[in-house]
Amino acid sequence: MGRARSEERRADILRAALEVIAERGYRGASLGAVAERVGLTQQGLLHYFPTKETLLVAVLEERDRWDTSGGRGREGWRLDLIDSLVEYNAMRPGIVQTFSALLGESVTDGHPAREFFTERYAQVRAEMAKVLRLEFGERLPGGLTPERAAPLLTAVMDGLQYQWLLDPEAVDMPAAFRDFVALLTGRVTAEDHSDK
Amino acid sequence: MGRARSEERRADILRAALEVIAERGYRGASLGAVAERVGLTQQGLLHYFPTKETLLVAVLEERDRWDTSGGRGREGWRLDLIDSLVEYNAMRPGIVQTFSALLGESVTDGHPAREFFTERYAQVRAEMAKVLRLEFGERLPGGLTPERAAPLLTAVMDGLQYQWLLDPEAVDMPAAFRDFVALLTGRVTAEDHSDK
DNA sequence: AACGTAACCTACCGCTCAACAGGTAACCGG
DNA sequence: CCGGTTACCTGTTGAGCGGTAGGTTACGTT
Repeated sequence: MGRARSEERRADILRAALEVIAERGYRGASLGAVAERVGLTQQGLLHYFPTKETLLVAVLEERDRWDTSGGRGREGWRLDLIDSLVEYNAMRPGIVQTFSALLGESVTDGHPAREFFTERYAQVRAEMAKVLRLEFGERLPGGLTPERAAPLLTAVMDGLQYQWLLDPEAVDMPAAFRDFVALLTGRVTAEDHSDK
Repeated sequence: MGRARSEERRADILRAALEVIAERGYRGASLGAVAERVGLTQQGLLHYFPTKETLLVAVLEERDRWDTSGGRGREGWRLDLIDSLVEYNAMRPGIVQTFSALLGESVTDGHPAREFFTERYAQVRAEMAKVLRLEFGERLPGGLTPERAAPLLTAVMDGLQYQWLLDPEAVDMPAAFRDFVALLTGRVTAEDHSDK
């Protein structure tokens, strides 16, 4: 079962890399720090991932696998699932931090995650538009077309994450996101959360 | 007028630092690269800013000065000015890129810009809420209170910037932002941009 | 004209980092 | 039981980094 042990190690490394990237970003993360966290030397780590970039790519791919399997069936996401995704994220600050840090870095020149995020956004926007169209048709109650609403939905998710990461007390991320969805879908928000 | 020449140099350095940070992020930016861009050695640069961090702080402070003077009078922003700010940003990809990269990095542990962004967001949210209250009172047409709308407004701005930086063709940032404002303020959006 | 200070420079240091080279020990299939 | 592959290790290298030390030049002031 050397095979199994190897796969396990790889998974451990990816988990450690996720942590270190959350703490220091990709550029700030050192292979040594990741290796140490799984009880390897830096060179031992390079046995599994021959370069730093391949390690990053593997982290990205794992995330991709994760959230293309987690919440959609073959009919894609449902709107309430998007909602609960935000709640899920609110309980996983580590993961959110990793990908927020990577997203920020990725806009710099020649960053290895740039293509990943670019394609990912295109995908996510398309997926969101599909969900919205399925649920509301060509016009959402708020008046927008699915294609116009999709980038906003995405933007709100990301933007809220940054505010929340910087100051979790200051922003109730899931509640704020629900506010936005209510706005989009025309549900009048009469409910009163304690407006801090 | 050695004084003036010195201030000019400082300004040049800050401009160069802004560029380099946009291209490589703060962690990826080297003092040498900044220095080279203004025709100095790295040590010559250190004469003006004794550490890398003081340089970053100076960049941040300049930005702060810039946008606390640019668009507000003593009564603060107006909603339409926020709108035109987005349009202004759309013409300044360099600056947007710098601050998007920094924002992303700032969520990592012990980043020197973290406090800056945390405070800045608190400020911006408060300012936004104030503007909204001034214009709409306790309830926006969309149904939200100013305090609930403010984080969303901020989130949309930031989130759209990332999508736009990664793929300017894919997102019409000012138009998308106007869509959102329309949603917030209950103006029905009948206008049809070409929904590519 | 003398002096002090601002504006640089050269030289250097210690550190960290990703990656390469080459070895060794355990394990696994035949 | 043997031969190769897998899973690591030690050793090293070369580049780049931020920062220090200390010098030199030029200019502004008195």
